[in-house]
Amino acid sequence: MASSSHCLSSAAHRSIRRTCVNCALSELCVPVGLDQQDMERLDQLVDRQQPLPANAHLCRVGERFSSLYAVRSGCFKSYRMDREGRERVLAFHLPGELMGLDAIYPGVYQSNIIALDVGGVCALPYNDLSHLAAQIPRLQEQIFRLLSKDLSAYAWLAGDHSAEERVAGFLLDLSNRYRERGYSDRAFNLAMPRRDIANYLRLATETVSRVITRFEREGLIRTERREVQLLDLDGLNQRANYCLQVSG
Amino acid sequence: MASSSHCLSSAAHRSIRRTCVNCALSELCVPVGLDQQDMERLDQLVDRQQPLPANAHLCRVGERFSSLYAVRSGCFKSYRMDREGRERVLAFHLPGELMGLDAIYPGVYQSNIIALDVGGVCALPYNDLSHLAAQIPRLQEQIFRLLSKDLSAYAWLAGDHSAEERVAGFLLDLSNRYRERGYSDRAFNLAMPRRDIANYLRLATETVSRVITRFEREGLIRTERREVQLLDLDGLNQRANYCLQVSG
DNA sequence: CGGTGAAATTGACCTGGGTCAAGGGGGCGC
DNA sequence: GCGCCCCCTTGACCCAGGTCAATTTCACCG
Repeated sequence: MASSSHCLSSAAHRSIRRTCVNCALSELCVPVGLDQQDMERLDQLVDRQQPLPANAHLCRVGERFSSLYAVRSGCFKSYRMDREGRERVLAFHLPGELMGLDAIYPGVYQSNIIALDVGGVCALPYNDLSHLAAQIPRLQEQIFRLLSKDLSAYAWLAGDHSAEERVAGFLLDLSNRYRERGYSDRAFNLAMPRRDIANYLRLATETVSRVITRFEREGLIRTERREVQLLDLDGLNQRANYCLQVSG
Repeated sequence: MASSSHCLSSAAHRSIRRTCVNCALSELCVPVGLDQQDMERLDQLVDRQQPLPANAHLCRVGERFSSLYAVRSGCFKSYRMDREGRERVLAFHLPGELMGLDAIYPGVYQSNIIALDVGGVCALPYNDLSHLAAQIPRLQEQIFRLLSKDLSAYAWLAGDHSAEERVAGFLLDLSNRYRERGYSDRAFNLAMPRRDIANYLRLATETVSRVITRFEREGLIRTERREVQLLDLDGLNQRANYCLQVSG
């Protein structure tokens, strides 16, 4: 560990301070729709943490809940262990997304959250945040909306979809989320190994691999290890069999 | 349909007005922990609706979101249809629970909600509620917590559990929720047919029936049509294989 | 009190996807 | 550059749970 005073002083010397105001993700993250003045109030409570190396844990099940975390860069995975010690992936988190929302109710983290590659987060101390939310209606509203959005995501995951529907739905979900972030929705690379995708979709790794191969043979997608191209979005949508698309 | 003016006048003649203050469910519902003064402010925005007959819809997918609904009596079911027109049950709602939370994000109801038997609800106009929440920190906090709690419920449903784990988990979940409401956690009756239970658990009706029969043979439970007795809670917990119990 | 229809159970059989096992690569440290 | 290890893919087989069909039970109703 480097001495903290050294870290602090080097951070202080940077000419451009990282703030919500100049953060490219502010339109996705908590401060959506806030004016500059409110953003500055939010800024003051945000704790911009040191980048985490790949496979480092941000928090673990059972730890006292203190902060929500916003992804600044990289990709994170939240998961639990079942009684037999098997991992259960609950979600992947892209930049601009808020993690730890399920810990609010019990006051204790309900998931382990781990960085899939090197990644940065902003910690939002929950007490301060909810206090501020009471003063800034748009902030309160945004937190309600983010919680509600997660409900819909879980509702999809909880549906009884076939393996094809799951894999197609997963790819389309990522595609949508990358588009929202200004990246290509047709070509992106998967931050996570097949094993994690399979676990998240409640399938075996082999099944995911087989479905991907099938989609490739049928010209729906093209893959090269973690690189994915979606060649036929309509075709994938057919396979995903969504019953309801949530409008932006 | 009876004329509404007649209904209104008969309601007005009641000597004891229904309010949150005298509602037995106030410790479960939104006003948990509010003082009398705040409860009265909440009272003013609550719209206590006429009881719904069995199988009547409270709201439907795609309708503009305006209110959250709190269950006052009876049992409700929320569900969607998939593209092939098959029903997908998402949740059952007992008295004191809040429905419609997943509609906040998109501003449009995401589920159909139907009364399983005759049931009453309070409508909470969302705009008024969130406005009030900004003024009453404990109310805001409670809404955050209720949303967060639903996340955990969906996370369980989304796990890949065996049929036995699902049925055991379902019975224990109901048991806990009945206990919280002051009813017996050992003997209760199911408001919903097996078909709905099976659909909710993403199983076939026949599978639910078989698992229930097995649990009965093994002395874990006793059933008589919709009546259920849980004879061995520990045994059921074994079968449910929870990885994490959410504390109160 | 018998008739009717939905709900529940039970049995026989089938299949989607899990499990087990055996290769291929590709990245990375030495 | 070489070897090691992990990731991914593919094939063969199996089983939990779905599907189909028959039967029983009960609530309701004339």
